[in-house]
Amino acid sequence: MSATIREIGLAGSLDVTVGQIAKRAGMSTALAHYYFETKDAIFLAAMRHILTEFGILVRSAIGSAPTPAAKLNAIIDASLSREQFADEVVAAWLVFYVQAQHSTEAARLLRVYARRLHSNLVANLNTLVPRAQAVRIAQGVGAMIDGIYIRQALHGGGPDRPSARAMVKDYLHLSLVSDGVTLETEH
Amino acid sequence: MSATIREIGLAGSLDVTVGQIAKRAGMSTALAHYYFETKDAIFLAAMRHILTEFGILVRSAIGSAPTPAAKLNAIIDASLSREQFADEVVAAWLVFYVQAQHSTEAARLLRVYARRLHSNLVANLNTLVPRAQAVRIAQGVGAMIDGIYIRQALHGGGPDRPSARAMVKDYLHLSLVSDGVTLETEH
Amino acid sequence: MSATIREIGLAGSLDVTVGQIAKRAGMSTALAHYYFETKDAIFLAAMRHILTEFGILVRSAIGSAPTPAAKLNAIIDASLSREQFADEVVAAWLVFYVQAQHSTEAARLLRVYARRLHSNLVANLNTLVPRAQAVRIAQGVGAMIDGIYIRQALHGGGPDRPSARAMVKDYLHLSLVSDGVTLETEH
Amino acid sequence: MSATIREIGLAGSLDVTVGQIAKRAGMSTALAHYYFETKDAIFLAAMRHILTEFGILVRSAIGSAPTPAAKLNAIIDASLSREQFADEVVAAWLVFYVQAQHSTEAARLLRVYARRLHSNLVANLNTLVPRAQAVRIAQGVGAMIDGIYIRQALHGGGPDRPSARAMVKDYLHLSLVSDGVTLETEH
DNA sequence: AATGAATGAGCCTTCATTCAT
DNA sequence: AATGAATGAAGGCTCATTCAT
Repeated sequence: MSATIREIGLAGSLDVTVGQIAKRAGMSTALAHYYFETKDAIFLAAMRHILTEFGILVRSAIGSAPTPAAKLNAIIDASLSREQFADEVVAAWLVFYVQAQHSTEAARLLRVYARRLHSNLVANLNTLVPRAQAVRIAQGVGAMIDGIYIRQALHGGGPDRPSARAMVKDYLHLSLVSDGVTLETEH
Repeated sequence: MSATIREIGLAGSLDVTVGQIAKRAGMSTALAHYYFETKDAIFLAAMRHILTEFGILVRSAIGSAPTPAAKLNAIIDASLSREQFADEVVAAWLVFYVQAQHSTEAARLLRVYARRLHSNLVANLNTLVPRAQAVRIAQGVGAMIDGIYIRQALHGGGPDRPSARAMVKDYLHLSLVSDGVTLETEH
Repeated sequence: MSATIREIGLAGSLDVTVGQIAKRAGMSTALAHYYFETKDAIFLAAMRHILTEFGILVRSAIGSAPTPAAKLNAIIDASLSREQFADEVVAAWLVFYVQAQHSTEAARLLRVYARRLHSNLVANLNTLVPRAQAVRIAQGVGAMIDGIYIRQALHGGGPDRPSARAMVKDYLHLSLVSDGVTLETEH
Repeated sequence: MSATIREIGLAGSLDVTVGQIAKRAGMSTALAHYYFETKDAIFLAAMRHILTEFGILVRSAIGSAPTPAAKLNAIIDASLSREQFADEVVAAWLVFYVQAQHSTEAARLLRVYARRLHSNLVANLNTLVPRAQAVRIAQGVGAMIDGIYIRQALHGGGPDRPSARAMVKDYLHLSLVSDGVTLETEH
């Protein structure tokens, strides 16, 4: 049920009708309302779905990486994974950002995501550099990832996925090195 | 006339009614259509307005900076200027990104903006490092700026404006230094 | 549902609002669109309804008439029956003619009606006179019927129904007689 | 000024905008209103224009015909003249009939036309047959003319102009002959 | 005489939402 | 659980009409 919701992104806009969503999910409009009560709820469910999937991805990526440095790379890779780069997902994110302008719940969800990414980065960075630096670097990395992401929505502006990953990692490593960390580069 | 268009951003969503816009501009709905023909045209006019203003800002910033390094800093400062950081402007950008998912003209405008920022960066970077590096760094800087920008839409996620500027400049300088450029740091 | 559509004619103009139609049919505007998709479709449905009813009327009239001469009279009677002479129906026809100026589908429907009337007349006339004459007479009779019909829209210009019927039949018989056919007059 | 008004018929519907009419007449909407006060007035002016032209045509046709029989033929010819058969004129008539459903003035104008045609026919017929017959025949001829006319609006249903004229004249002569009049046939 | 600018009113259409089944 | 039918509320857009110039 929730899987089909992701299709919202396909329309890439808030104009998506409950009817369209329902049809794509193979159910009637009435049933969609029976499940979700309200249109905003459908959007929020879709957000939660994408966020949850992303959370799982990141967690498993972190889990299977041995060292903090590897974990950092894993986080970046997960953030710029093929699934997250899919057109519909990017479009959906965009919509969520707009939605967050109105809906406090949407804003909360988006902040939860941002905070989680941030604290994941900080936690691992903090094993290599002091907390203040860790925070700063984490902010930079996070911003860059989001920037790459939003540029993806333009279909032609941003770098391809491998370059994007390399770019963020370069930045990360550069920052670490400038803070005195020596680490074996591995993309 | 065009000044009032910016007010679109205040609503921060595609849900903005032509009626709302018209009222805020102190005119009737009919008159708004008399001038702009269609709602999409109103949005595009607003985009052009913001883009134009931003273009002027950047151009003048570049013009009054003496060295390439200073020009680069100026571009960053302009991109993260108070005007561009205003809530309504950020919200409007967001809306434009969504709009670009449908409207080819909106997408075109957005790409024009991105390309302009990119070539401004590259042109100045290329005086310091080889073109390939210049392009790479420009992409990184551009992505970071956009990322900071979009995070601003969350009202609380991103860094404040001074930190943001510093962050991007740090990244820029780091990149240049790592490519062998020596330059007097000046934020 | 389709019965209520005829009410369009009551307004007697293209100015009829979907809202008016819907209200007269005892439903909401939205429901009217739910069924007919578009306003033009409502008009076309009304046309089809009237045309179908008329078709049934003519067919049954022809069926229950024994001889070709009787069938011809039956066609005339049916074309000028009370139902077809009702103010709203006449008004609706008028509207359809106007509509046909734009809508190819409306024009098509109207031509189908004209062709059917024509071929019904020709088929029966051809049993009495050669085809060339049959065609000519059919055209004359058809034109006269339509003329009587349109004059009815003026509320006071044309003849009353019985006179109208007599007039067309007179013309028919006159034409036949002049072509050498002898037939027992029966109105 | 009034000549350009005829262009209304080009649109062939009541949907014609005052703006369209004005533009076609080479003036601004505001000026059109300055002249005609209201949209209905524009339509009425157009009706009067067409009716007047037609009146002149008929009057001169009657005037230059020597005998009553010739005058009758002349009336028919005038009624089915090339000018009256022009697409825009036919379309305009149609619109007027619809308009007459609402506007009493439009209805009045249309009835004036009908009455004038009728009395012209009757006057001349009455020189050949008793008044009762004259009235009857006049009604038939009038109806047939209007019928041919309206069929013209379908672009493809009705007979061409020469056949149409012949058809009405045939009917006229047939009627006269059957009432005992002997006359030299001349189309 | 002529027009650009301005508007109130209204119409078609869409849509989220509900309800009876 | 599921849906067709139904609706109130809006929204974009058009248009006849007016007004200031």
